[in-house]
Order: sequence, then C-alpha cells, then structure tokens
Amino acid sequence: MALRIKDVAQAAGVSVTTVSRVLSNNGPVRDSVRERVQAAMQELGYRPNAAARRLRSGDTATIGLVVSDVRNPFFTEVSRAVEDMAYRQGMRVILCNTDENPEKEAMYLRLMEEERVTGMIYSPTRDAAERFRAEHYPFPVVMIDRADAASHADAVTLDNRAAAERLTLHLLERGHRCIFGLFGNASTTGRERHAGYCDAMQRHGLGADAVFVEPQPAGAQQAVGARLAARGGAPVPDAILASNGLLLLGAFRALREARQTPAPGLHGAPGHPPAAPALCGFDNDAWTELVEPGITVIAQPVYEIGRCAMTLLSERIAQPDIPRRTRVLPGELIVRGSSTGIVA
Amino acid sequence: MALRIKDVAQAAGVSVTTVSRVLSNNGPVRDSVRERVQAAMQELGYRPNAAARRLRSGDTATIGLVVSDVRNPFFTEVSRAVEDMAYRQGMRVILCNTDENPEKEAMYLRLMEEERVTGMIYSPTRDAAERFRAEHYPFPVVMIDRADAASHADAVTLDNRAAAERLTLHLLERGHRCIFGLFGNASTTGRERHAGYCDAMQRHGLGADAVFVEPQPAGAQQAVGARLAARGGAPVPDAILASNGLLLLGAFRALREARQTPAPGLHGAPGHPPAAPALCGFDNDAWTELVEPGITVIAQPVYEIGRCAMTLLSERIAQPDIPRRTRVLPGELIVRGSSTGIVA
DNA sequence: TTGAAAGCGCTAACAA
DNA sequence: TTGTTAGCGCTTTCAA
Repeated sequence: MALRIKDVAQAAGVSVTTVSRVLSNNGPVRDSVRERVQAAMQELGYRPNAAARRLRSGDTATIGLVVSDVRNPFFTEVSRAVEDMAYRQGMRVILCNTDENPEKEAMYLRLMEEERVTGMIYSPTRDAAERFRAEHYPFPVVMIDRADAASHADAVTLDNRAAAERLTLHLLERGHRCIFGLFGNASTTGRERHAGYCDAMQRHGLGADAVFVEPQPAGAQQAVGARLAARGGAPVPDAILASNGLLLLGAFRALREARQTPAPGLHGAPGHPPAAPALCGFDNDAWTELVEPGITVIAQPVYEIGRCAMTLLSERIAQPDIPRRTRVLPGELIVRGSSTGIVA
Repeated sequence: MALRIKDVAQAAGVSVTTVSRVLSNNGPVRDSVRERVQAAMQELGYRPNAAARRLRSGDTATIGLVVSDVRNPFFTEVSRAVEDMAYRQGMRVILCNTDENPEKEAMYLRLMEEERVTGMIYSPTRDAAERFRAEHYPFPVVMIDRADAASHADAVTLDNRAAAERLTLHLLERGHRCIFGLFGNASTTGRERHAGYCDAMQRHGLGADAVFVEPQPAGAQQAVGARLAARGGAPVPDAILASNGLLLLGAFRALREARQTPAPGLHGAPGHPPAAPALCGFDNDAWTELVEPGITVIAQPVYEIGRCAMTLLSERIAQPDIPRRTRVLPGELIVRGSSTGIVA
C-alpha cells in the first residue's frame, strides 16, 4: 500500500497527531515543526487517504449532482458551474445521469446515501418530483430546473411561466395567431411553461394548440411533422413554440424536413405564397445562434443557475434549519430572425 | 450518525460478519439467513458507508476522468460513455476539468492520488503530456485524444494523421488549392493533424499555409479573419480546414462575419464573382449538421472512444503487467455542402 | 504545543 | 455456515 501518516511522522520525528494537524491545518503546531513535516511529506510524496479522512471525520466533502443527461447543454453548463464552485471549496462532485429513468434515479439516490454526500443538487423527473421529500434524506437537497413546494427542498428555477408568456406574447405581437406549442411531459417545468403560453393566448382570446411529448428531439420532430401535415379542419400553424432545447431542435428538424426553412412570416399576403411558420423556444443552445435565420429563444442563465444552487446548498449546509428558500431567476428573450423575418 | 452494520446485525439476530457477507454478496450464507438480513436492511433503511468499505477493502471502485472541459462536445460525450460503463460495473467517476491550465491539472492529479482511484482516463495538455509518466502513478492510466509513447500509458486516439490527410485530399479533389489550416496548439493531436494536412498538400506539390492557435473559438475566429483580410502577396484561401470542433466554430464565425456565407466554390469562373471559401474540419458537433450548407467534417467515434478507454482500463486493472496498448480508431468523413456546393 | 490512544464502519483472517 | 477479532488510515478527545 501507499505511504501512511505514520511514515511521515517517523520521517519528521513527530507524532501522527502532529502530522494530522499539519494536514488539516487545524490545531496548534510550532512553525518550525510544521515546516519539517511539510518537507517530509514533500520528500516522501505522501498523499493522505481520502477515504480514511472521510470515515474518521464524518465529513465527506462531496456534492451529489443528479440530472437527466449531461449531454443536454443545459445540464452540461450547470455541471460545470457546480464543479467549479465545489472544487474551489475543496469538495468533490459525483455526477449521475438518470436518463429520466425512474430505476436509475432510485439507484443514484441510494448511491448518494451510501456516499454520505454533504448535499445534493437534484433535477428530478416529474414522477419522482411528486414523491420526493427532502426530509427523508439525511443531507440537504437543492432542486434545479424543477421545483415542488411539497418536497420541502430549496430550489432554483427559471420564472418559467413568465418566460413562456413573454415568448408567446412576442409571437402574438408579431401578428402570429395560430401558435402550436410543444411542451415536455417529464417535468413540472413543461407544465409551468404551458401555463404561461396559455395565459398569453387567452389574453388575446385565442385557444391553446399544444401537445406534451417526451423531452427528446425525435418525439418533437414527429409531433411537429404530424401537426404540419394535418388535413381537415385544423389550420396550419403560423408559429411553433418549443419549451426546451431538445424539443426546439426536433421542431427545427421537422420544419426543415418539410422543406420549409424556419423563416418567419405571416400568412401570405395577396399575391404572395404563405411563408413558413415562425419558430422559437427555450434554451439558447449554441446552434440556435448559428443557423440562419437565428432562432428566437428564451436564454436561461444556466451557469448562474448552477452557481446559485451551490450557494443555496452551502448556506443550508452551514445552517440546516433556516426556512425553505426558492430562487427564481428571470429568462432573457433573445429575438432573432426566426420570429421577425429580419435576417441578421 | 446513520445506521451501522451492527444495527442490522442486531435486528436480524446475526453477527456483523454475516451482514457484511450479504452486503458484498461474497462468502457463504444460508438462504434463510440472507433473506432475514435483507429484510432487516430494508426495514431499517440501512445504507452501507461507502468510505468505510473503501478504506477497509482497499478497493475504491473509482475512476478518475480528467479532461480539459466537459462543455467541449467531444468530452461531454466521452464522459457519458465513461460514466455509463463505470456505473454499470459498480464504479464511480470523478470528473475534473483542467481548462488546459497546468496548475489545475496538477491539483487534480494529486486529487486522483488522494482518492486512490482504481484507474484514470486522462486527456493531458500538451506540456503535461510530454512530462507525464504513467509509472510514477500508483494506478493505471489510459490516455484519450492525446497519446505519447514515452508516457508508457495505454491510449485510445483517432487516426489523426490519416483523417486529416483524408479531409485535405477531399478538398484537393474538389479543386481547392489554397487551403488555410487551423490547428490546436495545446495537444499532440493538433500536431498530428497538421502532419496529415501537410502530407496531402505535399503530395499535390502544394505548400502548407497553416497556423497553430489556442483551442478556443475566439482565437480561430481572429486568425481566419486576419488571414482573409491579408493584403499583399498572399492569395485569398479558397478553403479553410479546422482541426477540431472549437476551431471550426471560430472559423465559421469568421466567415460569417466577413459576410461570406461558408458556401463552397472555387475561384470565380469568368463572369462570376469569386465564391466564399469552402469550410471543413474535425468533430461532428450538432451545429455542423444544422447550419446551411452543412459543414463537411471528420466525425470521431466519440462515445466509442470513451467506451474503448474504459475497456482498456478495466483490462489493465485486471492485468496490470500486460504490455502497453494503443487503440487507434478511424475517423469518418461526412461530406456536406460546405465543401461541395451541393446544398442538401 | 505535543503525544497516546480510542475508534469512525467496515472487511477479512481465523476459529469454531 | 457462522462468529470473533484485528485492523484499514485517519481525526479527535484527553492528558501531559
């Protein structure tokens, strides 16, 4: 095995206690002794055993981060934020991808307990969110992206309802009337955004025309394709709104597939052919700026969400008994050509 | 504190050893006893303490994954592959982002030692790669993306030289002659791809016209912008080749900025205005397929690279003394409109 | 300011 | 098939 604290103690001619004090920089040690110990550690190439420290001290200095999939740019960025903050505080991060799969999720929650994580940042699937009770867990939990008062967990979310309303109103202001909405069915987020969309439509005396789908591009693509191809009574939408980055991607593909550039526009004026529907959605993912015309989106302050979650978590770790807190961050509307017809 | 194995033992009326045997599913236990123990665990909600198990067993069941930045889609996907494989084998993953910063990198390598990781998957910066010696570390190391024989570490890489040559030949076949190359200066990968590019140019009796830049979009954008604006002798490039996804993005932005759609084409035929340069590069990142025309790229088998790295690592953990192995995976040329003028 | 010794929760000899 | 017991490497009383 590797070197132990005892080896360092012998080399430096002190007790293990003293070495431990130098290691954790805690407790009185004469400067000359400290230097001697540090020199011994350096020379021997000693590395303290993290598992032993955790076991003995009871402090794992570990944050659990449970999300659906890091490949979703939203979570990629959140995980970077969380990791930056955590490592800066001398904490590790255990990252788990549930793939919206309840069994995986249950397994990882169990893992969090076995690891005795100091705290967890958690983005539950819809079903799990409804059942989750923070008080059943022996560590603090901060929810991100999705929140639920009954969970009794701190949370940081977007102001989903307001952002969706804002986005819908933007389309209505541009003259669109028949706005087809795509919402994710796996989280509370999708429902909140749906509510905001409905609010805006209602305020203009318009009915909702929306579906809930799996939060994957394929399902969204199919739904949009079907909606565009629908015969019979339903009028063709003149705008499409997708409630997250994955759905937006699917919608974009469907429009392209239909050989309709997602260019903006109203129904054709007399003498002009009808234009393709406008497109907008949530999440300022890289591609939305790169395609032409760019896609109008609600940008989430993604890094900030991760940072904020870590801050809430740290504060609760320090003071476990403060009342539940929720941070609601605003989304930012970024208007691009896909909803205005103005190609930058 | 939480429940201990002793509590389970008491509840089930057996010794701690028996509980341990049930836990690790290892050692003889009568079926009826096993069931009784499992029932007790279930009822009490017992969770074994991971730190204690690791300390005692000496097996941390932990993989270290050290990359530059998970936000780079290449590493996002690699990390998913590694995590999928690892968790399936009951191992955890510790993910570290070095940001190509030598100090962070050194800190994380130290962390790997303190965690007593079972093995490490490592994408070193160029400078670190030259100095790294696997035999100085007490655990097996598999390098990804970047490799160096002197490191004595197993490695899985792309066939960089062949892929770059292939991509360059593709441009040459389409009639391009003045091909400006952008290569990353932070890794051996950039140099290998540069060599492949030079091979292809030389074979056609052409000189290289390339620069090495920081592997960030901003630097690439600037370099391409400068090259396009160059006055004096240097002819305007009729094609641009970028050696990774970040550089490709920068080049794309530069072309757009120059109000030149990255549309393909040769120098203008008589009577036609000169077309914008062709664009191609490495990494089949999502946006390259979404922009129009799509970008011609070398697709790396990214998930497979991660999977393969975990396989090599597992095998070396099982047999530490087998000779060093290198897996070289082929890249796949995906031809899109940016190099052919055929807009799908 | 230092050291001796107990013990964190678990696993693995060894004994029965 | 089961139990007793000695540590894994560290931190933390407690006493000096």
